Amino acid sequence: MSTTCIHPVKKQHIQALRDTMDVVNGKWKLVILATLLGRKFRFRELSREIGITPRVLAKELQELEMNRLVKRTVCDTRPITVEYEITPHSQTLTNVVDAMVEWGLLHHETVVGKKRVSVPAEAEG
Amino acid sequence: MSTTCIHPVKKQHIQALRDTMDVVNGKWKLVILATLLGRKFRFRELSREIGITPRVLAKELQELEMNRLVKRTVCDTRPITVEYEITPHSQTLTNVVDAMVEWGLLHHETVVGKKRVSVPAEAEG
DNA sequence: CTGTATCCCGTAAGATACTG
DNA sequence: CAGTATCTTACGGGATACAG
Repeated sequence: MSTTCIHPVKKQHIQALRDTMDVVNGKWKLVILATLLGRKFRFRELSREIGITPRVLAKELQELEMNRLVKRTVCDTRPITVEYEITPHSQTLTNVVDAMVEWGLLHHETVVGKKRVSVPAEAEG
Repeated sequence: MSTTCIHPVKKQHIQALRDTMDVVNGKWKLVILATLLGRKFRFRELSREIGITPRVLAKELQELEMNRLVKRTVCDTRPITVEYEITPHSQTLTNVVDAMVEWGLLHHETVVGKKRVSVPAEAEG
């Protein structure tokens, strides 16, 4: 199998790639979105789930909301709670998330070591 | 169409996602790989192509090489030149790159504005 | 040409405490 | 609980010059 020249990569595609990276930059946005793909979360709950400080989470969520990637809903409870969930538009990102998840698993086998593929099947909702 | 709970997202998947992001972090690695998907490049050539300084490019390429994502070949020319190309393993990243390219184009329409989709079809190899 | 060595800066992001 | 205000630090990454 040849290892070169599979894809016609155009300048325009590179730009689109940059656009995407600009939207999901940093170490948190995709993790947040992937988590919200499972279910909606409240602020504090989300903070604990993924281990991110409130300050950073607030900033990330604001940026995601600006890009229509999360929906923020204030619940009239006491005290007030806020729910965050994905949007129809963010669902179009599932391809990206899926691809990165799959590749992460594959890469683990390929580079990190052929030996440790079996993950202990940790607790899953 | 419901907007929630499409995907079963497991902790293990989130970890895989983080692994991938760890490998392709920063603003350059995916751009480099996407560029190399088109054809092999020499160092300086690649530097100019994507507008990255030598210092940063060298660092990125080294990290990519460590992860078996690029192959470095020293050519016995005068002066010496070095070629960089993708590897079989980096080709498994095409799904990620493709997904991000597609989403970048889609996002452009959805958020940036319904009006400006037509890119002037700039010069393409 | 292929890198490396310095220098420099903005910013992502953590710790912590506080307000509504 | 939801978020903000400070403070601080680490690091990504650019500019430039230099070395092999």
